[in-house]
Amino acid sequence: MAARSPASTVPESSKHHAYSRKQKSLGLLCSNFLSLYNRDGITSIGLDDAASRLGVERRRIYDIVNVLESVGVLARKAKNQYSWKGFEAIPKALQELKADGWKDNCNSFDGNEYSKVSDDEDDDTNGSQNDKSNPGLNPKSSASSKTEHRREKSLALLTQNFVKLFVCTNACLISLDEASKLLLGDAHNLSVMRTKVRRLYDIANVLSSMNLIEKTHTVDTRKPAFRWLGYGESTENCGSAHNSLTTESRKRAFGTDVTNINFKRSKVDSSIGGTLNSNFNKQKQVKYESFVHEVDRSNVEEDPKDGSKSYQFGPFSPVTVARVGASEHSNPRRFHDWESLASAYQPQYQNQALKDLFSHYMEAWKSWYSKVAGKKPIKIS
DNA sequence: CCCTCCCGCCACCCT
DNA sequence: AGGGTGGCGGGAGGG
Repeated sequence: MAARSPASTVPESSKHHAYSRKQKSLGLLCSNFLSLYNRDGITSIGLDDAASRLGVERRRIYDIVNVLESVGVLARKAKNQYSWKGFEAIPKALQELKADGWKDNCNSFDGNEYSKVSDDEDDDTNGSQNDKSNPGLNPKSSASSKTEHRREKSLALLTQNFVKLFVCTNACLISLDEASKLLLGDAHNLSVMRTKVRRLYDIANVLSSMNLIEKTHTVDTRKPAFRWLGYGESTENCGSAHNSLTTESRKRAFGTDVTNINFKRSKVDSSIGGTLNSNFNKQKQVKYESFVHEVDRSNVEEDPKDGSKSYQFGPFSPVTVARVGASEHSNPRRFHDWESLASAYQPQYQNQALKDLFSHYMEAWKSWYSKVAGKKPIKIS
């Protein structure tokens, strides 16, 4: 493997400083990735390019790219090539995940392990060729069980399922272990569980760098949890906490120093002078527990003029997000979608835990829905 | 000590 | 065969 890449790329002081985990986090890397590509003119992204510009190994780029693709921000174009869809694509992707979530909890025929989650929410209006395998009929579908097995445990799938948890259930807050139990089947094996939890952390880190979720902890217990922040508009006010305080405090410092270059984790640490450069502002993770309110959205008063529509993704400087947000304001329509979906599909979760959780949230949702929509709750089950 | 989660080996897919 | 992908889990940093 030859030598490590020369440190020639390091801009300032070449000395290696103390190893800091935070500076190498997936979340930060993702932020950098986003600020690097979320600008006009960007259409396609080369993984090699990204890796070198961000100063990380390819492997890390895969992690990011996989979750970004899961929420629609990116789409795979070809080997080593992704196309940038932007944050505008998130709402649609989430919508699809939502519909998807209901659907595949319906056709989970036989007692199979995990419901297969349909591929992805792929492209949109733009009808590019985009071959990929034919979605519908495919010859020996079962023969590819090998591949499918792999896919089954992919970061991408896990991400989608994780998101579905919020989106399909209207849950605002889900604790880490709740999520892991639901997503990883019942904790059969401890080590398997551990591995999966690691993945959950990975996912959560990138999702939170996009501000789709936020890390917190449950009110009662101090257990770690994730709060859904959603994509702004009509997100059922989970933490419609996109306001003053949250907005800025959550900002990550990025754009300034692009990189997670150098400083590998290692015991070798020739003394470090004082503190290292301070490009990295230490933004503390926000923790407004005051917002922590459980699912219960019964106190929603259907605020009509909320300023949430002006929400912008990520802590990016407004200039770079130019047209973002201008394209979507499909506010009310999702209600009917929900109604029809709800009555059309009877959600059937495999494991009891998921079922319980679901019905619990469903109750809350129904009352909320009836209030907001001004009609009697639809009957489910 | 336990929780987070970075790192990179190496099994798997594609060409 | 060769290179791109990405599961996986050891083990180190952080609280």
